[in-house]
Amino acid sequence: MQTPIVYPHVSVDCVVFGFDGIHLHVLLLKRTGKEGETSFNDLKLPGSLIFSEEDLDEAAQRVMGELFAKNILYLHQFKSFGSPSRTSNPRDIGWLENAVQQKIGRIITVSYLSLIRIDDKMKLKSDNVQAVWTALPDIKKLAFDHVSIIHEAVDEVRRFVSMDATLVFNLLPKKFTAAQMRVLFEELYGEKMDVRNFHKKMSRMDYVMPLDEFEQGVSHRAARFYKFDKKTYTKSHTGF
Amino acid sequence: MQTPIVYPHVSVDCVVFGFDGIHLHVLLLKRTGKEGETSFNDLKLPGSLIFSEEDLDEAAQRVMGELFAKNILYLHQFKSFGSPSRTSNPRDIGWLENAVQQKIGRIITVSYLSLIRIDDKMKLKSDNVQAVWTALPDIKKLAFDHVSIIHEAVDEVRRFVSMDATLVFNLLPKKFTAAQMRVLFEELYGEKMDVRNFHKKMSRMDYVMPLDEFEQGVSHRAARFYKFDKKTYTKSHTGF
DNA sequence: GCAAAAGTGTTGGGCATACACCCATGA
DNA sequence: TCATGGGTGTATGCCCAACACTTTTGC
Repeated sequence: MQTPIVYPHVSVDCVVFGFDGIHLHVLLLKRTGKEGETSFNDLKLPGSLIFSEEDLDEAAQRVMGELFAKNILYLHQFKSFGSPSRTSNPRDIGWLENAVQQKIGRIITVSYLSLIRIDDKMKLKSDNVQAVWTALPDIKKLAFDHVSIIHEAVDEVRRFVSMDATLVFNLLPKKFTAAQMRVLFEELYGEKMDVRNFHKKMSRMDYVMPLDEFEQGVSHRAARFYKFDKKTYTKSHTGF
Repeated sequence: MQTPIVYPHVSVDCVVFGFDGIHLHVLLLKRTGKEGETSFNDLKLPGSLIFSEEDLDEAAQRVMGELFAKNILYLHQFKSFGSPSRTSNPRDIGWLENAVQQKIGRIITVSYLSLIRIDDKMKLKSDNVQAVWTALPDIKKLAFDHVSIIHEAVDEVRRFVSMDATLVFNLLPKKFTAAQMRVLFEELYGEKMDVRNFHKKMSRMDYVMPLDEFEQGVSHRAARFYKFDKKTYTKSHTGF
């Protein structure tokens, strides 16, 4: 072989999606560093270089474990990014070399995506005050090529939800209204949906159980709460 | 960080699918090497370590370019594999170290899949006599974890074809019969399809044009040929 | 003629879309 | 009493699955 082979670093990055009832959000970490004289503040995806004897999935799980107290249910590898130009910004290089105390050349990153419920049980670890939930349209500039990684993650979520709609229940609260669920689908697909048709679709899902609880203190007719019954789902989708 | 960070090698591997009218096939390369005293022959996926200044997609394209004279239309990254145990077989390590004349530790591979038409224009380069088209059920043992890479590639193809059925036209000949197309779908989904319904589905696809040509010299009623009209397809699927 | 594979017609059910409508509540 | 958002009923049309049947061809 004539062309030299490169010895890159390999990292994992996690695109963590959450839903607040109105918009899709991504979990980002604050980053501070120095560029020459001046220091800067910006945002990045949670991630890490991989350790020896660690599988890719394990590395991603470790990154998530550093963020959340509870175990992550849905964590899924979706694409690797390895353009030589992704480490072209000296700000990124400088920050990373300072963080790991190593000379860094090229970095290939294996990206994961996760869908989580933003609630008390999935609270961020207390020492992670630098984490911020950011709504998709508010994401402008990030470290490395993280903006395009997020864009591709959104595409992937869309693809997977259209194949397995039950993935959205990872994002919704334990108890949710029909409108919340509909807004989430509208966010994901980027288009309005017919209210009536959505209700009919929901009532056809026997694993979405209507509850006898209703919203309180709202200035209009109170919406019914529903819950996702996983047992009913697996029963009706495994042949037994 | 307490745990040491690893400096792995990074490669690309390509799972190239072809269809001979009856079964799905994967393109494999013959591999010969020595294990202690004895030498061995087996099969592997086409692949390569990545070069410096080369993007992942470019590396995969290069590997394909070494196999085929014509340019590849559909080449798509689908998953990375990086378990430390994937290089646990000394036969694999020995073969690779001999091939690249380097000490090799851990290898992370970014896998691509390609759907191609097995015809004259997509002929293998003449110097690639070590390439063999292998039917899926005939694939038993391969180098590294290539068997499981192929299994995941098959899943991915299924997923993508179910979202965009026109991908199958990459596998079919320019002119194909309804039966060929149906058998391909049956191979992909692993289940028989109703002949009548399949014809109706085809006739609803305005981008599948019936031709005035028919099979010749067959011992039964000659089947009509069809072709995929990409222009009609893009016209009716881009809003204009 | 016979076997084998190509190709067609018909019907009933499920699901999506669209639109018009009623219900509950706070201002 | 009106505006707002939650939720329902009903009609229409498309796609799909499950059928049995006719056509063409080589032997």
